[in-house]
Amino acid sequence: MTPASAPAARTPLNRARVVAEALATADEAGLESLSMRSLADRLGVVPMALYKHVSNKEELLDAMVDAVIREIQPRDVADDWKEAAREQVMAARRTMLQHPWAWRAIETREAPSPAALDRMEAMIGTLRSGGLSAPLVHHVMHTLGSRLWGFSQEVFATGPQPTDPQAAQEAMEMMAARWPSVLESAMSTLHQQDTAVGPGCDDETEFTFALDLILDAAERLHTQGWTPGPRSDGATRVGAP
Amino acid sequence: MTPASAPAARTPLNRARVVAEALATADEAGLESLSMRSLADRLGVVPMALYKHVSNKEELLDAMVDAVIREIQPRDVADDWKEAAREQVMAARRTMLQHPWAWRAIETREAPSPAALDRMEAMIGTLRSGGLSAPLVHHVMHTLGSRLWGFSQEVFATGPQPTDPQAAQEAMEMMAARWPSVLESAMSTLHQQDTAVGPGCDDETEFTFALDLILDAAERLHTQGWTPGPRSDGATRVGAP
DNA sequence: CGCGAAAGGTGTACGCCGTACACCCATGAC
DNA sequence: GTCATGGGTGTACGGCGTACACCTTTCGCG
Repeated sequence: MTPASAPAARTPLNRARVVAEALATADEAGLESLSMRSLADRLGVVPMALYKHVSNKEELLDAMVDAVIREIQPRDVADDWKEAAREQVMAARRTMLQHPWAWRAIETREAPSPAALDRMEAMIGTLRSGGLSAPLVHHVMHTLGSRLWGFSQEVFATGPQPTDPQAAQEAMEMMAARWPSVLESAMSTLHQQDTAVGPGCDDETEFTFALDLILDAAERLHTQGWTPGPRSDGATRVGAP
Repeated sequence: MTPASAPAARTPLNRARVVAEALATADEAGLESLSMRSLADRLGVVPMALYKHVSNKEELLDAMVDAVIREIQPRDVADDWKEAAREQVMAARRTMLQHPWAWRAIETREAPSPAALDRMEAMIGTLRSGGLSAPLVHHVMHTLGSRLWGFSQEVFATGPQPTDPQAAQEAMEMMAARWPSVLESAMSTLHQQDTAVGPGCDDETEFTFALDLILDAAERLHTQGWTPGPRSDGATRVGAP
């Protein structure tokens, strides 16, 4: 059989195609439905073929995370360091919103990939060029934590509310009886008239609130000439306002 | 054979023992080595026996998380709301340090358990009784995020350094070449003389820095009479200092 | 006292998963 | 023309969670 008559002489696999298809699978069906077997199926190939291009699933996840982090593209903004830092984090958030599975994958990586280090280099550079001292920058990076990567790590996402209105009513009454403050707090942002669409609080608002709070605090410490205190007192307290 | 001569008439399984042994396994060997089969082995029982006490592994994890959260026992402290809130978070941190696997389990829960709601109720109550408005408290809780539960969610933990001094030297030089600011930032806290034991930065210091920064910022916003802004401007900016 | 139901432990089996290992085939260098 | 090498294949193993049918022990109740 000549190659021409062969069934559409398929383009050979390569690492880039494997990673790209893995990304597409995760985007479409979630990370939990990405298995070496399903990915091989999708590529029209036998599972073991993948191992000629990635050494194991962990390495595939490394590559996926690397690719996602590389997608983060901050816009050029004013030379104000705080605005620049904010934009970098918001750019990360834009990317993460497009890959809802990404934060789970990122969290399980053991070491930062080169792309991650590039991102950190840019962020740290921005803060340093704003005049913040190296130790302060170090602390601020830790304080940002996962927010640096655009996800706020809400520990208990408020799951889907019961659709049955009566069940919802009963759940509400139970909350009111046992956890009144939690309920009040949850409702407090719902009562604003110009709220975001849908129930629950506005993720965007919460994210930017926290981000701005941290950046503003950093700026304040910087202008006040903060220096790291000795550790013998047990903690480096920020100090009363 | 009479029961007395039977091989040590074993105490029957119950849910509490299953959960307790699961906790012990995770504490000793890590969460990844907790399987229904290994847990059954440890209890001297066949795997399916566990399913008479927990309906599946997810529910077992729910119970484990619930138990850990119940261990959080804040000390009584001064009536200053900030100090009280700080102690609650530090108590959570104390507990989490004793169960290094717990944060991974907590993160994968879908809804807050009753114990978690109790914890949140206490924290929110503390903040509210300090006079903070309900919307401010809501935002502060989101800003705390996973820190409320005592873990700071460092995304890329700096893995173990190479033990070979020459390899370490080379890694250092590579960092210096490609990621000088990252390196400088990492080193900035190492150079303090009275540093914590071991290499890397002091987790405790970073944690308390971030916590105090957030609580101080909350206090400042409160005393300044912060109120939620309209959302039409895209974000509820905290406002310049 | 006897019996029947329930509670709790067992054995087998299924369908997933990641991946080790041996194999084979096409390509291209010499 | 030979032969190494890169890349796809087939089979198989050991692990996982858990469905389902089964058996035993216990205990309430007539």
